[in-house]
Amino acid sequence: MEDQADVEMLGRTELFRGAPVDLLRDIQRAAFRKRFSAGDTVLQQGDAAATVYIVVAGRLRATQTTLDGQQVIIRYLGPGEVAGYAALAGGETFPGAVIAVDDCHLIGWSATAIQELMARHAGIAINVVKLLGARYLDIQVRLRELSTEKVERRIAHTILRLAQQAGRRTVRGIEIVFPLSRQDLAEMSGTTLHTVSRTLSAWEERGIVACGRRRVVVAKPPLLEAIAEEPD
Amino acid sequence: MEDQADVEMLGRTELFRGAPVDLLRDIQRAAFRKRFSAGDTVLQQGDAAATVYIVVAGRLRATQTTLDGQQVIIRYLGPGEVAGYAALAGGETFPGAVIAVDDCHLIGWSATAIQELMARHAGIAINVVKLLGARYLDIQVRLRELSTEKVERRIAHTILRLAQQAGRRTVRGIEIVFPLSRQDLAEMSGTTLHTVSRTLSAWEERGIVACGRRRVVVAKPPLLEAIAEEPD
DNA sequence: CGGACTTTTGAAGTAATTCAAGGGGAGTGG
DNA sequence: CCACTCCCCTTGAATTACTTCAAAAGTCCG
Repeated sequence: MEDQADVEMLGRTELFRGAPVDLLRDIQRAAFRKRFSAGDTVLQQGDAAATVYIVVAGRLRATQTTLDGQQVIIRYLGPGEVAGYAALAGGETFPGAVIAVDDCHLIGWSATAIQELMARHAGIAINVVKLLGARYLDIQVRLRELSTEKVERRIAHTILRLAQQAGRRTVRGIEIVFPLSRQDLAEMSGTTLHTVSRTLSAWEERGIVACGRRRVVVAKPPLLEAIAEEPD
Repeated sequence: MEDQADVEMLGRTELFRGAPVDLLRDIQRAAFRKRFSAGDTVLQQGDAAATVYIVVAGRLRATQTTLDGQQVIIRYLGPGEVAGYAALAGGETFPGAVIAVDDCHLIGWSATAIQELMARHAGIAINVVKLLGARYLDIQVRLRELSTEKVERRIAHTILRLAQQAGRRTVRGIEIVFPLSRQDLAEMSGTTLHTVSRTLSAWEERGIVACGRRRVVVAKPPLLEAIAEEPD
């Protein structure tokens, strides 16, 4: 019966949405479960792209690191989302790493299993197309922001995006549900932790956000949106 | 017989690679041809995502423009490449514009026709997955460069990438085959035309590149690569 | 040959990084 | 339970890479 719950969960993911139940059962049987603790590496940059995961619970961070150790956060992944696109798209190796931010529970498949699945069921391949299309859209927007906006606006956009995809309504405002350091925000916004810290302090003074150690709460979303949209 | 040539051409594109000949013929029959002159808008940002094109000849530029008129160049598209991903991925509207840089010859399909094709032939859907995966990889790398590198390196990377995908070997070096202004390079590198101009002038002095009005030739690729890789 | 566009170059200004130092919380181990 | 240590965060001051402002010189095209 836990399997039954799994099947239902799979049917709601972006990857397997719309698949008939008996197919979902086959998919579920071909999968393996895996748990990771906060800080563990789920996929290593440069490793052979041999596995695809779906997040069941917890939060992952997809990063890319340069030769000289500088890191960029590509995105955070929450429940229902897919880690390891390279394995879907037939890439040789993973272009970035995926790290567990929380304790995580994942379900995984081999790249070959998923690719066979796509070849046999166009519907699943189309789900992958949609999912990649959505990611591409996202990242295109971030590229534009990074190119054209000043730091404060970029940080505002970054936080608003995170609040959107991983925000919980509380009495104090919208809280981002996973631990998020100034350094993390810097690596998403293309700046330094110092600038993020200064910016958040200024916002805190204006009551727009409330922050703690690796915690961010957006107290006044409209004001933050205003900052995100105001011209440079 | 022109149709026959078309069918062969289609079989070599990233979108229809591997499709059987009779399917290619059907695809070809469902297509329409269209020509654009340099400067024409092929797809308008915000319009309904109702068309997909393949470039037969010429060069396109995919851009994204902000409310306040600032523009970013997402990528250039050459023969065999696909314009209008949004229509493939089931997006509502085009997130950016596509402009003809040259005089262009395109082949197009309606979004519904292509989506039906993907649903009926998993192989084509998988081609789309690969193509989007490759784009995603590309843009991820650019995001990282934009976040972590200084302007000179970014410009170097931009030019090297263009030389790679649209370079022609000549006695003077690798020439980028389409007209490319300082402004264009700025919009790809996340800087201003002034900085690009200064940087190219400096490189020209060292014999690394040779430039003209909307022309760029990489005279010494190894030196440019060295600049692209040197730490900040 | 006029006019529009592209490019160059200098000078001034500034946003953000880098450098530097210290403070504070959370967890660990005695 | 307290002290110790490791992170994480903050804040000032100095520096700089890049933009912005401004003006002029080329270059192409009709």
